[in-house]
Amino acid sequence: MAEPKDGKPARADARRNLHALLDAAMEVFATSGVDAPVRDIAEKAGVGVGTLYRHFPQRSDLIVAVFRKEVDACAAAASTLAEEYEPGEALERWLDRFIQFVAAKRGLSAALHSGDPAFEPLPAYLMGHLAPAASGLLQAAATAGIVRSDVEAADLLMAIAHLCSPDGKGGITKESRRMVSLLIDGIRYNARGRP
Amino acid sequence: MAEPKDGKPARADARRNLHALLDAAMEVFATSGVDAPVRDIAEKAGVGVGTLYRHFPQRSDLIVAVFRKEVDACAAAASTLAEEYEPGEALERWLDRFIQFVAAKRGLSAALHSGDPAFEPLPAYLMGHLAPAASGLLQAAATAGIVRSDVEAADLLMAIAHLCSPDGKGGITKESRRMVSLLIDGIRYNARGRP
DNA sequence: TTTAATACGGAACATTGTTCCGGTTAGCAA
DNA sequence: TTGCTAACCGGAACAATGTTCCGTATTAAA
Repeated sequence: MAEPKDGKPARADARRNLHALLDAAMEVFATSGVDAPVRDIAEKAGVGVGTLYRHFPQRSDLIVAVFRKEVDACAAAASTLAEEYEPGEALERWLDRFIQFVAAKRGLSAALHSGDPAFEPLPAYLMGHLAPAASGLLQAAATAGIVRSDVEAADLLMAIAHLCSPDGKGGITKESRRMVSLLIDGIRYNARGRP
Repeated sequence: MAEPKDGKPARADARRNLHALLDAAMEVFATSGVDAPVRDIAEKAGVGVGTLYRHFPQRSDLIVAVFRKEVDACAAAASTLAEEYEPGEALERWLDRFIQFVAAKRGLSAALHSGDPAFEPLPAYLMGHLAPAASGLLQAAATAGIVRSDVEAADLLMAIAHLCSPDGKGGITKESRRMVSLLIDGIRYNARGRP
């Protein structure tokens, strides 16, 4: 994306503005939801709307780019946490990270159900990138005898997403937290197999 | 709604336009989804946008009114069908009616998840009116020994709604139809209790 | 430094929700 | 029937927002 179709690298200002736009969009979406006006994003990035539209021909392209970037960051956090903490702690912290990610998507769930084909591949992208990350953490924790070994990463993520997203507004509700806690306790149950 | 706050009935033209607007909105929403421009609806009703906005101060008010009217019509169909057909046939036909209703709500599911407080009471309205209707048909069919008697109307409706709505576009998919068929076969299973 | 290619910015356009107001009409009374 | 008034109607005008366009500025290579 930082390079045009031919091998030539993009111009320095183009790269700089692309980054600024992504950062600004991430912040604005988190603050005002994905329905925020494009002008707000361009302004926060210190850039004209023309520039924004050259990098992201449609508003939805920007949303998709931010979504993917955040998914990637969440996936990357799995490796980091796995190195820094022991299996149980790493899994717990990463699930918390994932919950924050899902809960912060104000307005995105509506966009996903809007029928706009631009958003159609997003759920698959999320699963494709986060399920392996979660799977690694789950297996490590299972090997350490902290959680059961028969939990599918995709099922766990899907369940958490469903429990957290109905929230509607920005933050996560206490109710969602309780339900997710139950779920996580569930994967700890009988971790070492029945005697 | 056809009468102002005081007892006086609304003027004839006001009543006429209200009806025309509701009919036009129903048709346009079915054709172009709930995101259709207000102007289209006003034009199809043969009315100016000013008139539309006097009757429905916000676009969402019109959506809500149409939704409620359709729910009411669907609920009323239950009585009609119960009189015209024997229990099994009546239930089957009504469920088909309900499926059409759910599947035709193009874009409405997105609106429901949009966080707009105007749409918040709609799911409860739907359940409040359709669950009793479905319950009556179910009980009659159960008494006739055609379906099981341990099926909750609300569960059945919710399940059908979930199976049909993910569709996205206007019509209902073959996949949804198959899943719903399975579900309906499920309520027929072991209808007369186990021997 | 010069130059060509590329990117930039923001004014202008298109679409759509919403408001406003001068003209029209329904319903009532004489 | 005629006249009157409150209520209603239509659509122009306003505001917000996605998108396009093009003259100007910047980059990077010669």
